[in-house]
Amino acid sequence: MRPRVAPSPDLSSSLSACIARRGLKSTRQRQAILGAFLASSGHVTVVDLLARARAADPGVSPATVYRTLRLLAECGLAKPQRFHGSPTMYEIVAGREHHDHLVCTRCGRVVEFEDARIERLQTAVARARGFTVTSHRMELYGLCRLCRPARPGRKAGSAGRRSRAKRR
Amino acid sequence: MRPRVAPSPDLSSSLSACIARRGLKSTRQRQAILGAFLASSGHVTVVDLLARARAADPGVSPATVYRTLRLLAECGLAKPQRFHGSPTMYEIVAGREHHDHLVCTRCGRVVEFEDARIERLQTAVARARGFTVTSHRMELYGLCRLCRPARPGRKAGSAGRRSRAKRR
DNA sequence: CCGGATTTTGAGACGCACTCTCAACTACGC
DNA sequence: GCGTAGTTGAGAGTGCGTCTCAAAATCCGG
Repeated sequence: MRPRVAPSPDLSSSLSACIARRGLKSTRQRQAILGAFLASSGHVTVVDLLARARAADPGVSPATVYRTLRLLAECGLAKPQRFHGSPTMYEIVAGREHHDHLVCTRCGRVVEFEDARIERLQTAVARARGFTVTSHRMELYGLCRLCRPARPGRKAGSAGRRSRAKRR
Repeated sequence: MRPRVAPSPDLSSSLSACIARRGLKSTRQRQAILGAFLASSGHVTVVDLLARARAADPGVSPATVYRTLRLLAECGLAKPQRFHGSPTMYEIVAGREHHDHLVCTRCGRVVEFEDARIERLQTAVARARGFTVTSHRMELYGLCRLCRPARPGRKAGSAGRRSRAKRR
């Protein structure tokens, strides 16, 4: 529907804009956290992000990461995702379309997908039940290509088994 | 696919069976909690269930409700559902088919649905991405018939606005 | 019906993820 | 530079759930 906007290089200005609009201030910590967030693969936990932000600025506290992430969410730059059995992950939102997730239950890999047919069916099903849908969540859990136990003595590609939720 | 089995009146025997099989014991508290659970509408929180169980047996502690719910889940009688923004709800599983949920963001009502077309598409989409799906979760959030703000001066049916997550 | 091994229970400590409180600090307009 | 208002870090607090442990209940053989 909407034209796909490429993940632009100046998302930080979106934050600046949002910060300015709300009379907030730009700080060292917020810069570090935003930088770390945007440099991530798209799905980070608070713990991940704290480590990354501290690489840029050692004086960043967990509380500030939580606060900044909430701020990013309010500015429409980040979106919290609570996947089954792992702490909340935040994904980069700006300029990206709605999508759902495939989650590998073994290595923790997250793959995004979007399927208009499913969305249409969801709306139709809801309407048939008298509901007006405002949002939804859909997560498919299973094994990704590399983790699938095809051969007993698996040697799943070059990457091997990745430690879950730690990939970058 | 499978013939739909009506919520049978002897689910408690399933628990007894599971308890016996595992060398566990049948206690007053477990009876009370199971009874309260089966008498529920199908989606209860721990708090709800504790209150209901205490009606039958005042000496039931929260810890035991948690433990028994876990036991029920292991026996395949209950299934935890974590909906957005509310504590974990447990639903009755035995003899019921897989389904997904419609959740009213206003009154907390939960409606179940099942749609084979969506399921098929999910599998197909996953396969196209190299995933073998083992489970999924899909929740559609929105307003139910009674909560939909059709007319500004809503008088949404006979029930009016229900307190969330308290309906039975 | 009893005794005793074993499970279960309740109460509270604990764990985790996250938010709040508050004094010290910092950004930013003037 | 100055002052004010927003921000920070540390730690306390909260919500939800699990764990610990001593006391209690179950249930088995006899």
